[in-house]
Amino acid sequence: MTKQLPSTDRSLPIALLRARERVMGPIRALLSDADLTEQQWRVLRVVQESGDIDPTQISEQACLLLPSLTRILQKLEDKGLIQREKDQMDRRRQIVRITPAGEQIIDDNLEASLAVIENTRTKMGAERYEALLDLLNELNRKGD
Amino acid sequence: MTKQLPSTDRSLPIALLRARERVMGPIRALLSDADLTEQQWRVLRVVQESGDIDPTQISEQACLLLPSLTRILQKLEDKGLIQREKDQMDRRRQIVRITPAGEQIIDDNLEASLAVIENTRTKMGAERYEALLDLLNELNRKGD
DNA sequence: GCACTATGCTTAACATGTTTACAAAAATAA
DNA sequence: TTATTTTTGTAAACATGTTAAGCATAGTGC
Repeated sequence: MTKQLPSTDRSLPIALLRARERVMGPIRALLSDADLTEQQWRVLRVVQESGDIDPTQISEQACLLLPSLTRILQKLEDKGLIQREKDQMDRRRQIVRITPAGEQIIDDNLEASLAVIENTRTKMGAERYEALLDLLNELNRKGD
Repeated sequence: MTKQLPSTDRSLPIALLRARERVMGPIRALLSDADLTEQQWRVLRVVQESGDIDPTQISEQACLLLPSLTRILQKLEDKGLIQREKDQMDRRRQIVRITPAGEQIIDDNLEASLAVIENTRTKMGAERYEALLDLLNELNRKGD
């Protein structure tokens, strides 16, 4: 061998990118049958789990910036998967709700989606998987 | 408290997204002074470290799909930070090289960029940081 | 009430992510 | 050699990421 590879395997940014692709790739494949993107799916799940919720809270839980979320909510509304209405108390705010069609999409895809994650967990081993989650959460808490 | 939050802190996809933002946010801030995006910086560093290299290899090391890389290379070339030439042996391939101006950008920003990572490492503790990298690399190796 | 600031969300502009299609060159099979 | 397949990179189309600006409503101090 004539040349040493750059140590991309010790780069945290690169490792995070690869991990994201490894985890989400199979889920993206599943969702493409339902004509949903990974982000649309994330938003739909947050709305389903949280019931009535406003965009600011969705953006925090789904880890999306508001400009992205604005577009995604418009598309989900166009598809009839969510509803939006103005908050009568504070007319700047919106209240987002899932529709029956949205619930149906969740029903149709949740199990397979969870299976993908569970598969990852099994392959890594539950203990290592939990340790990874703990370390990531620790990193994410630093310097609140 | 009236309602239980969805357990986004036990979601691996969300944890990976938050970690990426936590790690790259400060680096993005640094690079904006140099009018470089985080991806352009990643590509520039790979080219600098690997010397003559072709786009396919860059895409693997920088964790970018080729269509994204095509646009990034065009912009870096427009900025005069890299050069490209056709490979005479295999005329499908290109050879990418960093320019003196590109080297200068690296010189001007590498130290601060490494300091950001080192800061993260220190805050987490070296052992936990290495453990995190190991677990991510293990995840990324599963099912080659 | 009025000016000022803060909040919630949208729009715009540009860069990247992702998929599909495509073009050119190279490798392979026949 | 010719036809077929594979490899390398680009183009196009649509979705999201990111930053900055804008707009309407709320809150605050006076």
